[in-house]
Amino acid sequence: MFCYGIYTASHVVNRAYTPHLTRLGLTYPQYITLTLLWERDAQMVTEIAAQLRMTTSTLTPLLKRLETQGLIERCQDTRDRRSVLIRLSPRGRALQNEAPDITACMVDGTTLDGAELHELQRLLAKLSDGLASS
Amino acid sequence: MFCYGIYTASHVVNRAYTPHLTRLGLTYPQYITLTLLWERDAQMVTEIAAQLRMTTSTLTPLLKRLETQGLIERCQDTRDRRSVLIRLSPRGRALQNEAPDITACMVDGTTLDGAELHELQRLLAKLSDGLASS
DNA sequence: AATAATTATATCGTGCACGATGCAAATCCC
DNA sequence: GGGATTTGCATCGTGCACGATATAATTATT
Repeated sequence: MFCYGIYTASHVVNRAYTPHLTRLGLTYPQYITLTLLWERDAQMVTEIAAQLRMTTSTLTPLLKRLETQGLIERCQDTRDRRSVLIRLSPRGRALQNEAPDITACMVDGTTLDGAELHELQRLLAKLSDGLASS
Repeated sequence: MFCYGIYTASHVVNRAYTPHLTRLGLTYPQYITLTLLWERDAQMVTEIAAQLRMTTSTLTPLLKRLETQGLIERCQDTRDRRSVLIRLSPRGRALQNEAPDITACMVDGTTLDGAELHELQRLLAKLSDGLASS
């Protein structure tokens, strides 16, 4: 029953983040999306979706809500008018300052040490790659 | 960014199970719920929710759909008339025969060996317990 | 150049997941 | 025994996640 652990852990993580994020007016998936833009700004919807292993039909309304909050902007790509480039607004970028505290708080809550966290990441990545390609 | 791995792995697992489950007319959360009843029949809604770390507001409509499919039955507990006991129907119990094949297929797809799977389970359980109590 | 196939994104319908709220039954406390 | 509190479950509104479908722009083919 390996599915059970991931299923419940995912919900527990979501619920642990939520109180910190609601202070910022964010949901957990919205926060994860912003972290990708903090890493690299001005991405296509498809690029973001691929990193999250999600479909654009999930991402489009989520991005619309981030845009309504004034955290991102949607610009047409002049080279390919089909594409929509997602860019951080100044407010969206400023929110990055809050991230380290939240991450530290979460890592602390896991009660896992550095080696365990690293091993967990490795196992999850291997599992995801394996299942996604099978 | 430990949150990212769990977030995406959870979706990958869900998506890997889905084609096997749609053949049975089930969704992934419905399947997980049934596995708990295969382990132990006649459970309260709250008991099931606690094992899944979910709220009853999520479980109630899910159970209603399982009932509509004729896989479970809802009986009043004579001792405590607030409680609703969830019981497997014959059809719901018969579905258990399909489970081993699906599990084997999934475990195979992860490309993790027995020791890695066991370690993953341990780490996820420790993380869940830590975060849930912090 | 005209048509066909592909790609990027959006829209719609279903189902999960949560918090807030409501209600009835049980329990507590006096 | 009787009122306050707790417990078990349901309902409602919001947001995520998916597949199916639609539309427009690009690219490939003839």
